[in-house]
Amino acid sequence: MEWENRESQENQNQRAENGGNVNGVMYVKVMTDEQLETLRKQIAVYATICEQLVEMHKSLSAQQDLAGGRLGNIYCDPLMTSAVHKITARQRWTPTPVQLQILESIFDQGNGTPSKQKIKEITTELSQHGQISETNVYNWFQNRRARSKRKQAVASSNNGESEVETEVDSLHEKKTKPENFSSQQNSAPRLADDLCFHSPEITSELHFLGDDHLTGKTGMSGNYNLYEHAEDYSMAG
Amino acid sequence: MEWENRESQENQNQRAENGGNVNGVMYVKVMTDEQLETLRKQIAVYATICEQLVEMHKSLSAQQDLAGGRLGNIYCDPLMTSAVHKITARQRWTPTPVQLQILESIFDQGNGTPSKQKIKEITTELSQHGQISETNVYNWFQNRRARSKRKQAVASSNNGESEVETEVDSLHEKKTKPENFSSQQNSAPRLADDLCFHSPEITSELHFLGDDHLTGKTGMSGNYNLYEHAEDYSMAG
DNA sequence: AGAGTATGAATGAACG
DNA sequence: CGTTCATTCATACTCT
Repeated sequence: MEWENRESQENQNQRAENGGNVNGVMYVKVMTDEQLETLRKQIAVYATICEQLVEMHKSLSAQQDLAGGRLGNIYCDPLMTSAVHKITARQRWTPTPVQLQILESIFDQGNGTPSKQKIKEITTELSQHGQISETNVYNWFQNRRARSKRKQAVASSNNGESEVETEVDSLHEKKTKPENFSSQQNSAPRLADDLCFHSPEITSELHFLGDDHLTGKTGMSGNYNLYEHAEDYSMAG
Repeated sequence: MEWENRESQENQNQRAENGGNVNGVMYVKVMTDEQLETLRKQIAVYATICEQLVEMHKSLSAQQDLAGGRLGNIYCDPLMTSAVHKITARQRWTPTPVQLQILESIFDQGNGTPSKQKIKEITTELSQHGQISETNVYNWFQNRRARSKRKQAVASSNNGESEVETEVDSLHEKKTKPENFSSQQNSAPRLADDLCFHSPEITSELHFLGDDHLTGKTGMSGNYNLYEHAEDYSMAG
């Protein structure tokens, strides 16, 4: 199976229980790209976690060996080796040499950020040389600009100094924003932030892992539907 | 599973790097029931495996404890360094899966940009699931709105390049084109109510499994520290 | 074939 | 608010 190559058609997700029949046109159950994407991510998460778990288990097993006991190694389960990669792999646009050529030249003309109209034109033109979308063009210019800027900054601010600080801060000296705003940004307590703030959600994460949404035992999902009512988040979930 | 029967709002489909027009024939990729089933199974497999691994690990931990030979936190030290590096580099808030879930839910209720008061409430609520500030919440809503809007705008404008309309397209409305500026969507398909994770959050997931190196060091769950190396990939430049 | 790099894409934050 | 910038993530590509 290869839904890796997602096409975008507009497919409104309508209930297609028994195969929909609309306007005399039969349609099948489809998933929107977005849905596919979500699924893909979910699987990717599982894949990663499994990988990590396996690693961990291996290490533990090793230790366990020393201790004497040992449990089976289920991680060899062939199930894991299925074509998950195909699903989890997302493909991305790659400009053809010709397209790149054109893009570069446009970029070199110095006409900074192309307007949307411009983007359209460019896209149109480039599509003669391969698949491309406006988004691609837009992103390309964004990235191009950002990176050339960055490169410059790096080049100029390369005064020998302690690395760790410089690489991020000196690059864009103006970036430093004081967190004196009405609300606290999390930049200040970075350290503590990163270290501690997981705890509250560990439980939720565990649900994700342990619950049976996927195995379909309870089929009861939508725990968060609690939030459906706009007014009372106070329920402190 | 339940993503099959979801009467969702209309969610136009975006996200298509390489349009679906080939030789003047628009083709769509749909998921058949068979594919859906396959996917479901795969996820279930992962879920099961994860579950087993976790269980196994628990057992191992227990045994290890009994064996008295807690191998300590040797793996803590090297990690700390990378962790620190990562921490110092972090400047921007990243919603945890739970937070995202909640935010999406609220956003889906369609009550526009929340008022100041509302923001406060939401922030309070979300802060139970991780570090967050009102500014973060505010920005999130702004971005969410802006991006879902832009997406629509782009969708309704199309260049005259690929002119092929398809049955599927005309079935609904002809307003989306194989191109997009944003991949986010406001009308969540709610395909996976409690399983919506984004790639960036994978790290969080992993942390959830093993991040006591940050909090407890020698904590009772020191075994999970094996996950440490998961941080390695976050040292991008 | 695995490590390292270039770069497309996603997204939080800021600007006008 | 809409647009743009900056940063980060994930993947394609390349080099050893």
